[in-house]
Amino acid sequence: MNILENKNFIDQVSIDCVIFGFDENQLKVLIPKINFKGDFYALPSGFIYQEEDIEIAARRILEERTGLKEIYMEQFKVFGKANRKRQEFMDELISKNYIDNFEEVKKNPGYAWFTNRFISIGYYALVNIKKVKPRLSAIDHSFQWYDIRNTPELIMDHPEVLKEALKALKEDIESKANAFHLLPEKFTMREVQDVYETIYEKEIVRTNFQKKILSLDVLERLEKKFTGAKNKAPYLYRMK
Amino acid sequence: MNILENKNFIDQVSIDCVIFGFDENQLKVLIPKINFKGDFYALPSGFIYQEEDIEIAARRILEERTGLKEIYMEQFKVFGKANRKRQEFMDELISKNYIDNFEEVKKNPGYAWFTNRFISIGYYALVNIKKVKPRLSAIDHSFQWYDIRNTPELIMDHPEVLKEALKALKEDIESKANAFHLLPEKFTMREVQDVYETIYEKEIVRTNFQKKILSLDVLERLEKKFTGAKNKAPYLYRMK
DNA sequence: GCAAAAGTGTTCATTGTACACCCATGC
DNA sequence: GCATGGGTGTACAATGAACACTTTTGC
Repeated sequence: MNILENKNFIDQVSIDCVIFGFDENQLKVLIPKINFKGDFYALPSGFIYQEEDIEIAARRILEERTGLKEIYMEQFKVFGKANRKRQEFMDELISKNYIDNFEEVKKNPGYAWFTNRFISIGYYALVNIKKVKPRLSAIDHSFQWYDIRNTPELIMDHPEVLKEALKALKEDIESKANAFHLLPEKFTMREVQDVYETIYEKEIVRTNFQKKILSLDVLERLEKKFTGAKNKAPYLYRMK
Repeated sequence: MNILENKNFIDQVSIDCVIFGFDENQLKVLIPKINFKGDFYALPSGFIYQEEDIEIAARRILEERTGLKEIYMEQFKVFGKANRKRQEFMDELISKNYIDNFEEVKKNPGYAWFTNRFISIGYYALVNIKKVKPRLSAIDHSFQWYDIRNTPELIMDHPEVLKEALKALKEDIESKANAFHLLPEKFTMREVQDVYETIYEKEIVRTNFQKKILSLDVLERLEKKFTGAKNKAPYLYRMK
């Protein structure tokens, strides 16, 4: 049972990642389904090696799932309730997957390690959804991009983690001007506006938005993008 | 050697606190000097009991030093470099305090526990400096409020922790409107302005400041405050 | 030409900044 | 009265919001 293998990790500390992407005019989040019977959905998580910076650990976990080495991420909150344990979740998982040797599995030293109280450091990442080369980690069965408002039921406190990540993203998008990381390298102003409108959940006046974004002075205007549509070709932009 | 006593704490995780106060028109930070030879100054820190929420742990640590039960605090950052260890600091401390039995002390199991790599969760607190009833924790020799720009040399990465706390405070003061926690329950507008001017490190036009703060709609105006000064008595305010 | 969407400019409202002015207080 | 600092109002500037207008593109 690989999931219980404790390598040279720090005990009782984990990293939970919320990976945001943007597609079909919607903010999406990447949610793996883990490779056990019972429809368990969990945010991408992992542990920290003894000799590893937590930031490096987060990048490692993110690369494992997305294949992306360069990834924009922000540490947003630590979750540290005393009752934050995998106990219930694991017992349900084991009962559905190891019917014959339920008690055996629980004697595995990894079980105690894994079901202990854990403090989790939350990171959110913003990725260009087209660049993600989905890779299944050892415990994943599959994964999928879900509309932010329509995710499957997540295990443990992961719904709260997701909620807090979204809250942090909303707060950061102005001050850190980081929404561009959700887009391809080159993008149109319309695409930027779609991202903002989705995150803010409201419509923005196009012409004012363009002026506001350009006044941030973080984009450079490139060639025009001829789409074949019967309208004026928009400019492409790139982050400076 | 109490400092090495490992009770029922979570391993490799600590909490570091930056306690801000305001006095003499200056932003101050409370820094204990620890009770060993060698002038070691360390931010108030502590560990998390197995059955304790991290937020409760932070409050406990803050109460230990300040005597305050109700305290405003914000989790601001996690410090998690792989080389984040007390090794060097402890070796220096031991060499200055246990000259005769240096090697003995190092064999204490607590030594290994304490000098291991630690991940630290940073909290900053805002307190009414007059209300703080200084209490020395087990390892403190004394402590003092220092001007934010004129602290003694701190151990380990505590200078960075302090710097990041200050950065977080600057970012939060607008959005969270939390500067009032640095003042007594009742305060004048002038005092609020002093806080802002100190944190922003620049002067603000008095009359505009007053209007801006009142427009936040978080204060209620109380009676006038007769100071004995030969000028108009200012109003007192209180947080709603 | 026409529809569609991009880009620019103009107007008006809101907010922010600078400062004048008046007010209460103690000597 | 007078100096001192508090409180309010006013004028101008900067920013933001709403919208008209022009431009480009494919049919």
